[in-house]
Amino acid sequence: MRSSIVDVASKAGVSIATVSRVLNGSDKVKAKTREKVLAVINEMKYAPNPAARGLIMKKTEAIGLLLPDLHGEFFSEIIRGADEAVQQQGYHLIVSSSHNDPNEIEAALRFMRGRVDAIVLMSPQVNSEILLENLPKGLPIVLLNCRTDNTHYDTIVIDGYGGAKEMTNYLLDLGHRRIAVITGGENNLESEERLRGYRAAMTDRNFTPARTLEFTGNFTEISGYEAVKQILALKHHPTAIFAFNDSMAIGAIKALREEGLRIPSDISVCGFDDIPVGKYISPSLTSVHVPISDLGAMAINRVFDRLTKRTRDTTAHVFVPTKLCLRSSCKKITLMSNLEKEENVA
Amino acid sequence: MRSSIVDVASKAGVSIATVSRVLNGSDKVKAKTREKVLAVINEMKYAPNPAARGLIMKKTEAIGLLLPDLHGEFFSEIIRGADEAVQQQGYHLIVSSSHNDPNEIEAALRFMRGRVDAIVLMSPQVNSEILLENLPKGLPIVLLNCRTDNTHYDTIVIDGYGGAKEMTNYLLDLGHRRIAVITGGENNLESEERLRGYRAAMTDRNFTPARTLEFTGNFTEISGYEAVKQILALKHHPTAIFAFNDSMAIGAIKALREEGLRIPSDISVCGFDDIPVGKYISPSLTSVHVPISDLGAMAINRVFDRLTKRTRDTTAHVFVPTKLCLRSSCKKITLMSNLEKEENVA
DNA sequence: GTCGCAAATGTAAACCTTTACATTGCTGTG
DNA sequence: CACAGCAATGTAAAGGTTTACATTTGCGAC
Repeated sequence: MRSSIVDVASKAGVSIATVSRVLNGSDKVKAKTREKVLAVINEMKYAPNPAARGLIMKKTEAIGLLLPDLHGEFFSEIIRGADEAVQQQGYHLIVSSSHNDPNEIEAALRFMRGRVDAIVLMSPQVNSEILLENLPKGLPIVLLNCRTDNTHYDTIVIDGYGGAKEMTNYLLDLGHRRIAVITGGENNLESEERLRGYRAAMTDRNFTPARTLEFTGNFTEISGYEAVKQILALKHHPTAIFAFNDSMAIGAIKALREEGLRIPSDISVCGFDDIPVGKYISPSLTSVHVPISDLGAMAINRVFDRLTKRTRDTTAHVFVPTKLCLRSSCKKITLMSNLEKEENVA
Repeated sequence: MRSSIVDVASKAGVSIATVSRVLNGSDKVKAKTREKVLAVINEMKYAPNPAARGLIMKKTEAIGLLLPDLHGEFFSEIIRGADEAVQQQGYHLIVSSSHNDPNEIEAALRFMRGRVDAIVLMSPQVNSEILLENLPKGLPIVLLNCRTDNTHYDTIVIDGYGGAKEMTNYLLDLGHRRIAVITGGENNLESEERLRGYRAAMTDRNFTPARTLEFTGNFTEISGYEAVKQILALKHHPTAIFAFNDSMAIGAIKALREEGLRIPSDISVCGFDDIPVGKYISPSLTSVHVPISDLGAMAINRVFDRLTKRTRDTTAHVFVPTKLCLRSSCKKITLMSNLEKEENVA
């Protein structure tokens, strides 16, 4: 049996109210009384029961973080950024992964309801109706990269469109014309935005983005690896592969190497997200930089804004810019292969 | 105001006991009553208050996972393995990082007390007295790679000694004699064990492990990077660097490249842990394989063992074997440099 | 010495569930 | 028809806090 506040009270010869007061920033308790109570608390190693406290206070000091997946450094960085921000406020993190499954999302959300003071939800793949339906009411919620038609919740969205467009333009500037992309799958907001950016860049420069050069992945290394196997089955290889995240780019590089292709001399590869390890792989990975851990921290801090200044009812919609991060996995291609390319596209 | 069980009861025209019974696997409730209650519950989107439930049931359906850090793929894999295992049981994870700071550990532990049904704690750096003192009593606890003199808790420990010894022997077999190590810092169990293994392998083969070849890191990439800067300041460079985890090995490789050294032709590098990305960096990283995500899952499953079969009072102490994972970052060195080396050591 | 007032402390209700025990209502048997 | 017995449901206590309100204490002023 854990000791309760009554045990402390009786042992200290005071009432439970006094103990409670000592515990909570203490209203006005005589210094001597406080000392005595504190001594007993330490002696008994008493700690208030969070369930009882939560029951009456309606406050848990925990924030829920629901991510689509836990594979790879992207999510690990999100968690790290969020944990740091949360710890700064003496709060804690309840982490869950949904595998993009509406049922799991619902289960996690139900679990969190009443256990957390707010929720940060990242779910690029589930459509907004399902989401909105399951979102607990009366709880601050920050949507991270969610498909969000309505403006009822705070949102943080990465500029996938702009980032992908910029990257595509960079590749075009290097002379690439046959640029294959590896997407993150259907109905995935992040993937769709990046695809939109890629296509827009192509179209803006009067190239027709070929559907045959768009390959479907799912943001995992293995899917990048497998996409390359398909890409290499093409009669005319692309000169560049733009994977819609770094994990797939890393998988792609492995597959390309296995086929004896050198990067970037034989083929250029680039990714998206700029996960920390991208600097260390060889060749170092050209990518679209996203401030990943900041994203986690931003979401948490937004949550705290809500939690403290409750007056502020206006939802905030943050659009996070990206920036090209040029390293050594992409190369300017020769005029000859360039021409060969134009020919293919035409 | 969230609706409570009373609202449901009155709306359904039954007592709260009946609602509760319907909610919890239902004892014996007439089918018709159950239906009606269920209908109301759905209509009102009622969900029981976890705090109230936790208060009376003393059960939270959450497991605490306290890690020393959240940087890098090692911990991300631990979390992933743990989350998968936990989700299989309908439980959830409360994750926290301690930064190896006793105060933060204490705070996290205090926070978890009453909020979780069990705790998985990884803390290779904090000594056992402090730990033992702060560990909540009456809660199943699994210690992961903790310095653990006593046998009162379940423990899971990686065979750092054996793994490091094996790796060192491998390097010796390749002809290396001047082998520098980058450790994980003082008082870190993992680091100490690996250092012990390294030294033992050297001594067993009648080489004296030189203290001047032991460099102190802290398991982060940057510390591996910085250690190499020191290593290269040595008059006689080592022919191999054994970093005590992969992150430091990755940092070391970056530093070596910056100094114009080729790996493995100029110098061999190896790590420990075999994090997933090791396969993808170049050269692919020779490492000591640790089943990282399994470790997380094992810990959680051990916790559930405890939670279900309470009878079983014997603590389990699992020793996780490692296995050498040879890739391409280490190379056999020539007889000449080999001889040159022996000379240096002598 | 008494009174008043403020400071310090105590009492009890409220938070929302689960569940042991009490009660109701019904079925079937003698 | 009465009643035993059981199934279904209801009542109320318990769990550990916080806090509004009530009470006590102590002190200064008259």
